Amino acid sequence: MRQSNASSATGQVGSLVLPKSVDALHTLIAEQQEQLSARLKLVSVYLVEHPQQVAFSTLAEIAKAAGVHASTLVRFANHFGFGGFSELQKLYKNQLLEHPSNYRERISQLKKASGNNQNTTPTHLLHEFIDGNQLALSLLQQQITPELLDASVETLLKANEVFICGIRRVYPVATFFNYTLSQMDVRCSLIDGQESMQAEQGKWMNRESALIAITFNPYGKIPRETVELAKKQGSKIILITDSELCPLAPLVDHLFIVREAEVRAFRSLNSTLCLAQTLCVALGYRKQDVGK
Amino acid sequence: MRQSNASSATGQVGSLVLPKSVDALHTLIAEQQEQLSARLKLVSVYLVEHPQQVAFSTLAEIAKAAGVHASTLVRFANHFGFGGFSELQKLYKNQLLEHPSNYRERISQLKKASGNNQNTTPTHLLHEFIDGNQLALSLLQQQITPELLDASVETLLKANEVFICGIRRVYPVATFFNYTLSQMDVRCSLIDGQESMQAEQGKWMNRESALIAITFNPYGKIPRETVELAKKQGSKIILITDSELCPLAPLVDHLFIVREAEVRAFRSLNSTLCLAQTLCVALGYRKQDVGK
DNA sequence: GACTTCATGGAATATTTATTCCTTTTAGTA
DNA sequence: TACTAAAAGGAATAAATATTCCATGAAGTC
Repeated sequence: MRQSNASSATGQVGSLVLPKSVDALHTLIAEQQEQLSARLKLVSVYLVEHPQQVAFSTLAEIAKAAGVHASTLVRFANHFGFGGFSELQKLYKNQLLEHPSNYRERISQLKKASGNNQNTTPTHLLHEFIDGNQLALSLLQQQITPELLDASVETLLKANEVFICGIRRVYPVATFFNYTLSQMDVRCSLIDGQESMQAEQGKWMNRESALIAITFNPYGKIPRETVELAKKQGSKIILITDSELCPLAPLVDHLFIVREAEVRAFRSLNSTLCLAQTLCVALGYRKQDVGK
Repeated sequence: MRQSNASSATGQVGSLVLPKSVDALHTLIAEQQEQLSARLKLVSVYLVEHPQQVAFSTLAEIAKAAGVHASTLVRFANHFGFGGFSELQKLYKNQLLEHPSNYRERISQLKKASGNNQNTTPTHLLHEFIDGNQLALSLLQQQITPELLDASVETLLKANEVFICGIRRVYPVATFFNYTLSQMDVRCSLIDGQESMQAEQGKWMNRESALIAITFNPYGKIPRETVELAKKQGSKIILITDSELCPLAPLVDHLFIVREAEVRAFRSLNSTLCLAQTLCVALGYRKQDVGK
């Protein structure tokens, strides 16, 4: 380091204050993103996405990984007011020192703090939801059988149109299916029972089509009527629900039971969404196979 | 590194095979612990207890931290068969690269692992998605700060109306917010840009209201215009996005960066949804507090 | 199309960092 | 206490690494 003054002769001065934390730096980078040159942009993307590597790699290594020349890194650092790249790198190293990898510790601290909890801080809730959702996902892994998945995907593959019924609490799942299937070139339509139009919306269900119905306790009227209609019209039915006791269960061709995390009486949608994603992507791959 | 042969002239040869992982090294260290000299013992303790630091500090820094002279470190490395300390240090660096505490890295590894994988059975996909989502959730845990959460919840609490903007891929998240906030007795409305009505839909945003915008790369026009409108009209803005580099980031009051799992180029929504859930439920609790 | 300006990569140079060698210190033994 | 052997620290030196400077090339302007 020959000189470590900001606003050096190089001209470009990123800012008047030099960031003293990785977060601050990233914010600054984000702000200036547009004004950066192509290579400098590459650098910024690399820094933001690989902070860990930045912390303990050498200039040359980082340069190579980011796809730029070593001097570009130095210029980048200068641009943001650092005397050299090493100075910038120090930020990343410090972050690792302060924010240690033992985040296990953080969890157990949190758990301790929550023992018998009136603890409803947002952070605490976040951690509870995360824990709950992770657990629910593990459960999903155990409970969904390959046969059921395969068969459902085949049904969707054969259908010339897919109807999706999910309202209220599970409406996000329905919209997820709708968007993702559309992206996969699957003709699909949403039955949301708006203005009690479920019968009209489901009118075109038939032996060639499939219905994906999602309904959780308390099971509502719209999905029930839709499933019954589908049954009557000979459409294949895939039901995603939360219990074998769902009254619609006997009617359907493929039955998914998903146990969602429930934290403080709020049930999540994570596992259902994960299942939905799997069905869509698996269908996408199958379509490719068949297309060939 | 002038010579990198094990069992150099220095005399002491720790072992015949030179350890190729940190774990192997630590085992070896533990075995030989008793036979080490005072200073070398200091070194061993430091290495075992601060593997992270060892990975990215310089010889001199480590020496100082461990309370020994630099050359002692080199001797230590030699003792265990390394040509120099750098060689030993490489083990620690590699460990960080392979086993990163950084979930981002693990996620991209997962991506890589499945990249050329032809195994696209639904079950296999399900497991990939579950793994990816679990990792992403852990990352969420690490990256969302309490301050940000608290501040966002306060903003929502103060707002007399909450607008929600999320379309296409993140539309399920928007509908989730919409439903859940409604359940919490929060007045809210969805800006979905249907028929290019975003300006009309956002017309009533003002200083008393808050906007929750969700947009992921590629950042679309509707969220951008909505955020800009909100800014102009003085509404508070909470942005949920996937990178600091999102061009809207500088405009907003609260910025959430969520790294979603990406499996076979399909990005998930799990973490975003989990965050959404947290915000809603935390807000619910806060409203209760205030109500009292 | 010529000119200017800025960005880029290469190579020389400065700086930092690691390693070796040698001297001093320490501990053990007669 | 004197001697020996091993260990530790210091300083010189070698190696690696970062930084600067400059030539080249690209983009924009008149």
